[in-house]
Amino acid sequence: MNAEERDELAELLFPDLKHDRDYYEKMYPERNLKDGAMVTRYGPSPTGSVHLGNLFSAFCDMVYARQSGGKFFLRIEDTDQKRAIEGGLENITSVLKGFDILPNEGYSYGGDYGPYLQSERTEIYQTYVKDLIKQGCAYPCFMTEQEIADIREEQEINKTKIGIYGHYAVDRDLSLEEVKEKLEKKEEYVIRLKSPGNAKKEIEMVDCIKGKMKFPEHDMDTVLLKKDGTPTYHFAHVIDDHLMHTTHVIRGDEWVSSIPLHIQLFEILGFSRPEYAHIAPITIKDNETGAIRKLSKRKDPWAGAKYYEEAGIPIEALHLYLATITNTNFEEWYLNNQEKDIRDFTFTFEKQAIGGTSFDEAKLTNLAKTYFSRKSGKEVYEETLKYTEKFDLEYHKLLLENKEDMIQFLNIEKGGDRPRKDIAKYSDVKEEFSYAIDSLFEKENYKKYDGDKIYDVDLALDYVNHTLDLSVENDVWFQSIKNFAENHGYAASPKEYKKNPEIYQGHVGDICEALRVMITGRDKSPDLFSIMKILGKERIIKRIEQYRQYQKTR
RNA sequence: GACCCGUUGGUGAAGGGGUUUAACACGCUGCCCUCUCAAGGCAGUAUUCACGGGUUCGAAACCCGUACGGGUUACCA
Repeated sequence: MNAEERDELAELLFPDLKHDRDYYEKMYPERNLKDGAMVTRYGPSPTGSVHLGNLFSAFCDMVYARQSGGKFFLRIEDTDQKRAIEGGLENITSVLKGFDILPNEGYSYGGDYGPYLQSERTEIYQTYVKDLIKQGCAYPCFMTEQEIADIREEQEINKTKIGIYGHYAVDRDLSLEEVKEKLEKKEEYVIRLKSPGNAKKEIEMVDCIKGKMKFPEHDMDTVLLKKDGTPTYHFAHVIDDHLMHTTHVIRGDEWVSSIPLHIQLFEILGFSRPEYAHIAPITIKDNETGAIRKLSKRKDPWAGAKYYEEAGIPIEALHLYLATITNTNFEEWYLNNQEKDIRDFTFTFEKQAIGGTSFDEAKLTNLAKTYFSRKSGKEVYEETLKYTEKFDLEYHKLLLENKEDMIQFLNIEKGGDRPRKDIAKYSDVKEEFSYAIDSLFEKENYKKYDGDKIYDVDLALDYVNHTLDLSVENDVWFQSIKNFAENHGYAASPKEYKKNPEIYQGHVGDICEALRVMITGRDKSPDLFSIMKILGKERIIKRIEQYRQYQKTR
């Protein structure tokens, strides 16, 4: 086909396009940002629920744009309507909001480079394809699925590269007449790239994370426009990231093998190309098989974004975890700069892992515990309140009714250099502080205590009624309970008891244990005296009496 | 099959020719502190960096093979 014929073909295929390339080039001018500002984008497709990997990728986008004074936008890649799921779109935006990963532009955020829904940009893609046809860089291909499958089979048998290229691209050099004929017969077609590449030649590119990579040149006639006129990911990526002036394409490394195609498309279209940063997937070592695999929503509860919300893992803890897997030196920095914020850290691609990152649940848990340990009782109370409002209304009500007590309980052993680390998620509060709310304690009372010891109720009552003074400091209290122990045939310390176990009935620890079980229904708890102080004598005695009843039932 | 990428303890990893008897963190184990738990303190947890060969006075680091793992090879993204 000569130039005239190609023009005719282009008009024949796309008669109704209102604008030309120049129109769009002018419509989306260069961004006015300072030097070094990065423009990143998160491009999810609304085909399922959001998982950790998506969050990770969006987190990277956000962090790099933010620290460089650039822009991070959200573009919905919904070019495959077949795979779209109900509510997928709303889910993406609400999850991003919920996890505090906030784009400053894009779908549902507005901006000058929209529409940010690829399904609304069809005309734009077609305009560029039309131009490509005029230039002889793309052509309509009428091959049927069956024909393509046959070629594939042949290629498999011959052990040659699979795909439509070279002499397999039979429609590449169709004459205008032949195309017209097929169009008349209403044969369906796609638009393919007429790849100018030669697979014997090598191209080299530098990925921001993976470094230098070499590939054979792309020589496949890849589909640009599907038969329904919508673009494939590849084409949409190149057009959109050019028009939206993305500077850094941060995406999962399942895309690295498409790099030669994408580079070729940028060249053919005459666009300067963005930098690429391919991030490693989050993997996990399978407990059963020991094999390394991608996170699976079915097997790994942490894989789905919903889990964090439902279990009540603080967003900040998740951000810290994402930061530690984003940059390998973040963790150490944070350890030495505990008072600082993630925003104070400068992320670099050089410090990003090249291979897969294995999900480390224990580390996340530790991060979350540390998070809670630094919060005051009041803060924990308020955040837990928010969580329960959504996920445990019954407990939420109880929290509201017992506000003052709860804040005090949550504040035990807080504020010092060595704060407690016993809560990892909001849903732990109910269980960890089961003794804090009277009505809950009465209902649950000693169900959680699984020891078989029988404690001396009268001794406990004697202690509470005649010795216990709740107005003193902790060390004074402890001295007094030691005295009480000695007066009743118990050793004042476990050490002494161990020296001569035969002359004692037990030691202070045993008395404390008895009180602890009667008062809290468990044999482990935060500082006993602090708990008793908050409860007050009356409630303590009530619980001891309750224990007496419980004991009779055993 | 082809093409890419990767492989350092239980985990995340540092380190890119001699300063490494392999940092740091999490986990685990033991001891200490101690009324229990948590926290904290101390110690232990890879004599060796997938394997084989090469380069070198010297290799976890550089080169070549092999194995294993991952990704791609769609009119899915």
